[in-house]
Amino acid sequence: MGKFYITTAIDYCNAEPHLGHAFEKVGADAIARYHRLLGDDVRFVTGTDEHGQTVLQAAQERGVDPQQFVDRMVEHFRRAWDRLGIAYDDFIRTTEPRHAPAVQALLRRMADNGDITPGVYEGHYCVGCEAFKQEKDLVNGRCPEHPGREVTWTREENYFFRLSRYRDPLLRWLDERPEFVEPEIRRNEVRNVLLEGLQDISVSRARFPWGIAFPGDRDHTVYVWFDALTNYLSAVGYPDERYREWWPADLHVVGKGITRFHCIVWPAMLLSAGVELPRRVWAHGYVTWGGTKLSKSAGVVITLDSAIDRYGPDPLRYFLLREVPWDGDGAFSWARFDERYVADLANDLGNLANRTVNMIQRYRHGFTPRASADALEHVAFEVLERYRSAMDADLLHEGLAASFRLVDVGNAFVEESAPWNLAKEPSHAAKLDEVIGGLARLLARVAILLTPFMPSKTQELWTAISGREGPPPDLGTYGDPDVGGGRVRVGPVLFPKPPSAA
RNA sequence: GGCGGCGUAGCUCAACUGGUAGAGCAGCGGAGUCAUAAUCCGUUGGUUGGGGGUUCGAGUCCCUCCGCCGCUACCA
Repeated sequence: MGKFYITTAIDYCNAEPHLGHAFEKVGADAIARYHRLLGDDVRFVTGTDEHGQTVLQAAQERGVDPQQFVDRMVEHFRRAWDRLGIAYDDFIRTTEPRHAPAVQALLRRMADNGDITPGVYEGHYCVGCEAFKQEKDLVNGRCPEHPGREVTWTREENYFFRLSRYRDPLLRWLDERPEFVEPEIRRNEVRNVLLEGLQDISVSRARFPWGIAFPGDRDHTVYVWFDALTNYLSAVGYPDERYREWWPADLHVVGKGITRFHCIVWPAMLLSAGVELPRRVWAHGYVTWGGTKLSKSAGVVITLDSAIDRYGPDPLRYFLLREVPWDGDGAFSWARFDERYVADLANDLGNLANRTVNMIQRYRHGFTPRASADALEHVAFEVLERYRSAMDADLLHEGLAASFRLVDVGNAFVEESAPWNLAKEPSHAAKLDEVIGGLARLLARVAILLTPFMPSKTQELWTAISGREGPPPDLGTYGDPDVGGGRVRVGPVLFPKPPSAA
């Protein structure tokens, strides 16, 4: 199988992670795990973006130096991802020693190519914020943060990247490889921006201390975007040649809000530096809350920890990826979360597992019968096909929907075959083996399919029905899952229902 | 303002190039007992945002109105 290098956006750590951050990590993790399930050699990288104005400000507000501040902040992210079972292979921080050399090397290559030139950046400047402001950021011509002060029109000498050069090459690239930007709506947006034309973009900041030293000019630091984007390379060892072991990235998972940086600026940087382009960028949508995007302000309304605490990490992973389409926005609400947890996880899946294990315990002294091809084979392969085509297209919510069809079929199958009646007649022993053995096979398949989404619960499920420790086997075993012969584990139910729903 | 998207049953969403409006959840009725009062079967429910047009026929195409939303580059 092939290699698969997948990244998420690195999070800007000026505040604690919220559901929106979690959605991206959980989705990327599911994709990474799916590829592991396929047998691919996967490298999954996430991390934090720790330089820049806003971080510095946040640190100053708390009266600590920025490095101390990010050191503390990054632990919140790591802890959150650990809680959620995000199985990253590497966690890159832009303040790590390994990162700056990559940024500087990349910029030198770009400069060697004649794409870095001195220039003047002009704009509104708010002294209170010590930051440039866009026209759209101003309210009545003043900075909303410091309405008592005039914004001034400021010029700053800094370095520019000749982004405009790359309009045509990027357009061509996009037209030849439509999969480069997905979903399609984002591709169209990127295409529009390109058609409108590109301006050169500044890549340095003068007199700004919290950043990477600009190569060749001690008075400048690297503009944060150039710093941050390069993490995808530094994480795999660039500029050392060993970066080629993983590069080019197979998939950058980012939020739709930063599409252009990843689909225009970043590839242009790489073209300039003579580095291969990533194969695909996926711009996911947002988790909304009451109709608005979840952001730092809305993060107060619902904390990530409270969402995890509700039912544990796996149900949250399930809910986010089932309810928020991977190619669009979707809403989070407690009511909806509860509904899906109870209906899908507790009633349908959890109860099917529970009743199956109980029947094996009761009718077969706890030993899972071996069954071969059974009545459910046909639909199992139908589901596999739908699952694979959804997952290969990164449509995670559809992959989940496909998987749960197996659960529905399983429950219907129990009713039709009524094992409790078969158990009354010794002459039906073979038939009974076939039925509950078939159910065990079906649940094993469900465990396999759902592994990317609920890594911990699927392991419990697999162990419960097969008696075997460890995670479910990979997709290659789907055709003939090895569940027979083991002793089932009759333990606590997989998804206990909250008292309120019981 | 410009470009783009959306508005389908109470809720979340389907419906390929126009051809008898579907699913899941919730609700209601029944069956059943292996199971987390779970499950299974059946069923109520929509003038597809409003109006007009093209067509034998439109949720699906065109026009218009109303209401949401996205992009419109140096914020990570």
